[in-house]
Amino acid sequence: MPTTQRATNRGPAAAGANRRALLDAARRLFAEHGYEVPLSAVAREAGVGQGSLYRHFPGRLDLALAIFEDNYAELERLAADPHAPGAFSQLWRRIIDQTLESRAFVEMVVEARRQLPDVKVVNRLPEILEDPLRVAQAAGLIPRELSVHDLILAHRMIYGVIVTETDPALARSSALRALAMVNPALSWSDDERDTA
Amino acid sequence: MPTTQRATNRGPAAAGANRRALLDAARRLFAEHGYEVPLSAVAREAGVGQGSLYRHFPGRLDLALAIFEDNYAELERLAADPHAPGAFSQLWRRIIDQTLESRAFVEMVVEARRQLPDVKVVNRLPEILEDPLRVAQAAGLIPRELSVHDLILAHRMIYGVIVTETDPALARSSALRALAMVNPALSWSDDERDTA
Amino acid sequence: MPTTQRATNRGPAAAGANRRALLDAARRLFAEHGYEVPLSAVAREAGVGQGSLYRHFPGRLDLALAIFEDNYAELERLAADPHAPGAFSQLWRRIIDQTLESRAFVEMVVEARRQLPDVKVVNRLPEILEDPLRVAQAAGLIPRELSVHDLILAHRMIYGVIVTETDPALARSSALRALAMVNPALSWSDDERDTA
Amino acid sequence: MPTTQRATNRGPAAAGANRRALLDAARRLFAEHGYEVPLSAVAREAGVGQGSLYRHFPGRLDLALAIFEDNYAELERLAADPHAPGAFSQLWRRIIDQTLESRAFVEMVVEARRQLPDVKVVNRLPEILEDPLRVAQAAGLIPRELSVHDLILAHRMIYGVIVTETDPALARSSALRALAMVNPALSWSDDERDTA
DNA sequence: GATGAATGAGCCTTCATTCAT
DNA sequence: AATGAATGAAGGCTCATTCAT
Repeated sequence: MPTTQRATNRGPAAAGANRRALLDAARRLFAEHGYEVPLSAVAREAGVGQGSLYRHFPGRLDLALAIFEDNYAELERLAADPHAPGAFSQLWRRIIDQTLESRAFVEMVVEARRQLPDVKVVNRLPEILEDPLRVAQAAGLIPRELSVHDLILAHRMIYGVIVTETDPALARSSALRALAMVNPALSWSDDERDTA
Repeated sequence: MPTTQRATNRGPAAAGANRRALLDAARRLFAEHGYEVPLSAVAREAGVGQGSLYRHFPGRLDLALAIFEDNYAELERLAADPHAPGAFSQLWRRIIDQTLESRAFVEMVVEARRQLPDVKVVNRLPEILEDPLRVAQAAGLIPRELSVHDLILAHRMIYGVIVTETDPALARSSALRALAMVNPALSWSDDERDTA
Repeated sequence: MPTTQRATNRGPAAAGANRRALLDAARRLFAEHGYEVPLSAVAREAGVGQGSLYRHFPGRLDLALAIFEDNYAELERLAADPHAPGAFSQLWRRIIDQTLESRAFVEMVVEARRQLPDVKVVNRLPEILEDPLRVAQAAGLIPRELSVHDLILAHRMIYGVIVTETDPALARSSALRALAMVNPALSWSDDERDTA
Repeated sequence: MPTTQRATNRGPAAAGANRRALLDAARRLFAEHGYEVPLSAVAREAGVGQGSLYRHFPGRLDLALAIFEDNYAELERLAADPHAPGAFSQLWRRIIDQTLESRAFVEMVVEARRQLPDVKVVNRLPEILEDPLRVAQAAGLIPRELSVHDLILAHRMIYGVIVTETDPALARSSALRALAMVNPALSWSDDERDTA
C-alpha cells in the first residue's frame, strides 16, 4: 500500500489562498452547473488537490454555508451605516444582485435545510435589514406598511422568478418586474448603468 | 420506504397500469426526496422492474415531463368551461395547489430547462389562463391591470416562496401571504376547509 | 450525467454463478493478501462487475460471513452422522484444515467481532462437535476429560500457531505439533498421505 | 479521540520526547483500533506533526518494530539475572502480559512478516528464554520435557486465544486456561492480585 | 412486454507521503 | 528539527443503463 509522487506543493503558505480559491471555484461552478457539481470539479477548478478541499470543507454543505457567510458578511458591511444616503436602496439592490449571481442559491438553501436538523442555516437578513429599513421609512423612501418580514418574503419571491427563468439574460429584468408588482418602492429602473 | 407494493410479475398484461404506477411513484418520491431520487427507487416504489421504467420513460426528464403533462391536463379540464361560476378562482387555486404538492417542481423545471435545448418544456399556462382570466375580469373579480403574464410571474414568485419555506407546514400560508402582497385578488383566506 | 457502454452481460442467468465466483475469489484473495484486499480486486478476480459484488455482498463483512457459512455447512455435513467410523477424527481434521486454508480467518473473525454489535457471528462449533465427540469418547478414542469447550480452545490456539507461522509451508506441521502438545489424541501423524 | 494532548510547536527541543510520545501513542492506538489505524491519528494522538512522525518512523512497520524492540528490551532486562528467585516465572508472565496488552500484535507480526523479505523481524525469545528456563528446570519448577521451542509454540498458541476472544475482559482467563491445557507449569492462578 | 441482475463509469473520501515554512 | 497543509492515488459505493430470460 505505498503511495505516490506529487508534482507541486506550495506548502502551508498556500493555505489561505487555497480556501479562497475553493470558495471562488465553488461559487462559479454552483452558478454554472448547479449545486450538484462534482466536488472533484470544484477542486480541479480551484487548482487544488482533492484532499485540500476536504480539509477546508468536509462536505458540500460546508462549502455552501461558507458562501452564504461571505454573502452575509458583505451585506452586513453595507448595513453597518444605516444613515448613509441611499443605504437601504443599495443594500436591497445588493441582496437582489447576490441572488441573481447565484441561481444555485435556491438549491443550496433547499438542500441545506433538508440536511441540517434545525437552525444552523440562520436567516440573517432580518437583522441586516432592520435598521436600514427603518431609516428609509422615516425618510419616506419606503412605505411604512412594509415590514422586514414582507421584504424577506419578497426576496423569496424573487428567488422563484430568477430560478425559473429560462433565459439567464432575462433574469434581472424579470426580477425587477416582479419586485414592481409587489411594491414599486422595492424595484428600480435598471437603465443599463445600474442606476437607482 | 416502499409504499405501493405491487404483487409480482404480472406479465405483459399490466402494461398500462405500470405507466400509471411509475408516474405516481415518481410524483411521490420527487416530492419527498427531491428531483434527484435514484430512478431505481422509483421503479421499486412503483413495484415495477428497472427495465419497464426505461421502456416507459427513457430518462428522468421524461418522467418529469409526463408529470407536467398530467398537471397541465388537469388544469385544461378546469379551464375548459371559462364561464362556469368561479372558474378562474378554482383554476388559480389548483395551480397554486399543484405547486404546493410538488416542491420538487422547481428543481424539475430548472433541470428540464437546463437540459433541453429550447422549447420542449412549453409553458402552457398562458393559453390555460387566458379565457378564464378574461371572464373573471369582465365580471369584476380580477383587476383589469393584471395580464396573463403577470399571473405567470406571480406563479413563479410563489414557487420561490414554497421552495424556500423551512417548515413544509407553513408553505401554504406563506404562499397565500405572498399572493396577497402581489395582489389581494389573487389570494384567498384559507379557513381550514379550503374555502375560497 | 449519462453513463456507459458495457461489454458483456450474461444476464440474470449468471446470478447464482456470480455469487459462487465471488465467494471463491474472496476466499482465494483473503487467503493470499489478507482480509483487507480491495473489494474491487475481488470483483475483478471473480470476473464480475463492482455493482454485482455489492448486490450480493453489501459489505466486506457479508463476504466474510458467507465464507464462514460455507465452512460451517461443510462441517455440519461431516457431523451429520456421528456414528460413522472415524467421524470425529475426520471432522476434527477438517476443522484444522479449514483453518490452514484460510490464514486470513483470524483477521476476519477479529474484524467481524469488532464490527458486529454482539452475537451475529455465532460460533457454531459447539453443536457441531458435541455428538461426534461423545461418540468418540465412548469408543475410547478421545480422553473423557476433554470437553467441547476444550476443543474450541484448542482450535483457537491452533489459529495462533498458523497465523504466526513465518513460512506457510511449515504451518501444517507446526499446527500438528501444537495439537500434540495440547493433547496427543487431537493430533495425528501427517505422513504425506493425509492418514489419520 | 485524542488522549495525550501536547501543547504546541515546542521546536527542535522536544526531539527525543517526540519519539517516545509517538511510540506510546502508536502502542495505545494499535491496541485500541488495530494495526491499521491511520498514521495521522498516531501523530495527532502523540501531539506531534505529521512530518515528525515520518522523520522518526519512515513507515508503519518501523513503528511496529520499535514497539517490538521495546518489548524485547523489557524482557531482556527481566532475563538478565536468571538466578534471581522466580526469574523464569516472572519472565514468562510478562511475555503473556505483553501479548494481552497488545492484541494488535498478531496483526503486526503477520503484517511485518508479510512485508519483510526474511529475517529483520527476528524472534529474540529463544535467547531470552534459554537461561531462565534451564535454571527453572534445574530447580524442578518446569518439566524437563519442555524445550525453548515448546514455549515459543505455546506463546503462539496464546496469541490465537487472545486474538479470538470476543470479550476483552475474558482474554486473560482464557489465556491462562489455554496455558494450563498445554502444561500446568506454564499457567498460574490469577487470583485478582496478579499473584503467581 | 416485464423482470431484475449485471455492468462500469464516476464520485466521494481517506490517508500515506511530501515539503514550504 | 518540527510543523501542518497540500497532494493525489486508490478504494468504497452508487446508480444510470443494458440485456438475457
